[in-house]
Amino acid sequence: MRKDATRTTIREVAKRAAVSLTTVSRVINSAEAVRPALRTRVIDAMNELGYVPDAIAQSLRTQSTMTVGCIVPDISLPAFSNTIGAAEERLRAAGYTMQVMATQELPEREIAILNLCRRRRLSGLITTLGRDDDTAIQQVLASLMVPAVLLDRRLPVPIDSVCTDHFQGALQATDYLLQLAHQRIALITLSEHALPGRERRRAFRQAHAARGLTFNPDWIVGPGFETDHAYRIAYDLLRSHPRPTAIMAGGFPAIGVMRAARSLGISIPQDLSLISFGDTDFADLLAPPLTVVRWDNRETGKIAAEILLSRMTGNADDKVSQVILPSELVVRGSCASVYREQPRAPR
Amino acid sequence: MRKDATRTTIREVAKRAAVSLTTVSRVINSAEAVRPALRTRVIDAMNELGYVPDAIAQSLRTQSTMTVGCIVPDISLPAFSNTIGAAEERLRAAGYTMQVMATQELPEREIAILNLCRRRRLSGLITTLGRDDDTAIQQVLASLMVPAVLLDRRLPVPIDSVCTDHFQGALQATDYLLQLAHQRIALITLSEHALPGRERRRAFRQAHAARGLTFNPDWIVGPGFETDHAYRIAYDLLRSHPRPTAIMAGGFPAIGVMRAARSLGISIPQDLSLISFGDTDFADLLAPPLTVVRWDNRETGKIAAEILLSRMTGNADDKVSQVILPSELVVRGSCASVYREQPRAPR
DNA sequence: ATGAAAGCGCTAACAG
DNA sequence: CTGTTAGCGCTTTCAT
Repeated sequence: MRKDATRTTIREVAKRAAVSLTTVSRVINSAEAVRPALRTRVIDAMNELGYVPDAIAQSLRTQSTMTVGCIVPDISLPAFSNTIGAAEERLRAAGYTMQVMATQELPEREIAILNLCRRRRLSGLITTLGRDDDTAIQQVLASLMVPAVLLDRRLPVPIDSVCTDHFQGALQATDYLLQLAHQRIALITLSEHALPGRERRRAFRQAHAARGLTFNPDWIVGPGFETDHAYRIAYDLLRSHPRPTAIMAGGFPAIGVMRAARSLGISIPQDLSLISFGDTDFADLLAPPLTVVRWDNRETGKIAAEILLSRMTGNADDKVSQVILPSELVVRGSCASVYREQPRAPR
Repeated sequence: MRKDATRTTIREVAKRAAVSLTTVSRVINSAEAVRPALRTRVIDAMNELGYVPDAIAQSLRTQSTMTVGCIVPDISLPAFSNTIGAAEERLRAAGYTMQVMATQELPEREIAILNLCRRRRLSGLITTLGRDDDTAIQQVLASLMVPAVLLDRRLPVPIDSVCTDHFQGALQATDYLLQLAHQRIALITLSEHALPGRERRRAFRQAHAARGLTFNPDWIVGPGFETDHAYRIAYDLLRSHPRPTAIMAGGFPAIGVMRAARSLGISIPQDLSLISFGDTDFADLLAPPLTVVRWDNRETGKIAAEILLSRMTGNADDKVSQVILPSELVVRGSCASVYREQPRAPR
């Protein structure tokens, strides 16, 4: 289990099978023709010696690592781990290996990681950057000379991407709340430096505008992936006066909002309606069952892998793919009409 | 963004800086002394040419890939994604890159993946096998000649591992239920081919034995990571007669149990007590708040990385590390004393 | 159908 | 302190 005691090389196999290196190489790559007798002799030799081809040497020679990098803000977050899991499955089936690296949304780490990918000669990249309006990173990405597909980000350079239609989902959600007569809605989402944050804001504005309603711009807040951060934001929001009657927030943040409401004695949905961006396995078992905007992260990962695969295997130079996956409102029990609030004393 | 147009090599840098390859190599690895004048000349040349060292070539030469593989049943599961995330963070800080691969608990895939790791000359491995009593896999693992640390598995061969003390947690949980006077407890957990499943069973038996109580062996069921599978198991269990008054189940499975109970009109905790193995961010917001056995997956990942790191950097050949992390019962609201059930009509 | 030879890009003795 | 030389393990023309 310890140090590498020099492994068997193709050379020893060749010697043992009494053939040339070339022949051994041929049976490894089983493409070109080798006389059956020789082939079995070589295979036997490989087995007897426990030979395993050295992928590093192969990569150096062929200039192909068969490895793709997956760069995300945080591997642990369900949204990303689902995407990664699905992508890995698809890529593995095609013979690729996946490397993962977390950026924590830090631009300097993103650049460092992108450069590392370059050094390692990865065959392709699947990546969710922290923001899509950072030109420094765009340049590094472009200089990579390797196919890449972006997740939920849109860059001004021609690059494949697969995004969720966060606009649609947020629009449905806002409309739904507006239909329930909410007039004071808060939106907690990602920063506007990234597509989802921008799209949700846009939907939020548009839904209000379509009804000639206004909203408090201070109630659009971001960024935040984290439960705790959202807790504080929601806590403050809910103590303002007048306070929001409805909040829309990202998946984990929504948990934070629930907690904030609970600790302030504000009950959902009676006193506060809540919609989460992002569904989970247990959302229907929460108290109350959470109304959410749902989309499919695994599908995202699978399609991203698919696109990357076709680029890497040369079907490239087709035009840029910009896949957009749907999202939809799933009504459960965390929203109520604001009229139910009337009988209560204000404040 | 397209095909690799031959990259700048150390040779061109050397030419441009009018020094030898060796000198360039020296400044890259900045270890040995190079006259400052030369060094800056080389660095300038590298910048002008946009030179990036080729990690593949370096690896071939140095026999070190600075890459560790992480093998788990399913990347998407929170338990694993948290472990992976924490390990990646620690490894990255030390200059290593992480590759991930999912086995789906299929032995043949595990072997295939292990062999792939060998081909790729990974520097180290962090792995959760499907079972720890499969000799074929043990052999492959041993023949890897690379440091490895096992997660929640114990093999008869001397190999580092970091495990959670599932025995302790399950013991506390069972005791707690027994104190609440439950006499018909079901246990849904991993198969006994893996340490956690074995430990929980052992704790279950011991807790009963300590009180001179017996249990229905048919009510110890496994395996199952999945919500849906657990749903069916729980559904059947809850329709048996007499049915269990309490169930202990893995994290996702517990969700399945809740759903099964709900669809049968059995309310928790009044009619059924439930304990989940594994805590989550939202467990306190469920209806009812879930009583769980808690442990820290991120800590597991971090420590595994730490151990691996010390092995890889040669502080090896110390004796085998077998870290055991604690787990504990966190009482919330999903369990009740069985006496509360008395007034109800049987069946 | 098979083999000999020339590297892929880099590092590490070994001289100077 | 710097350069020359010999490979790491494999694939790939180019002959035979």
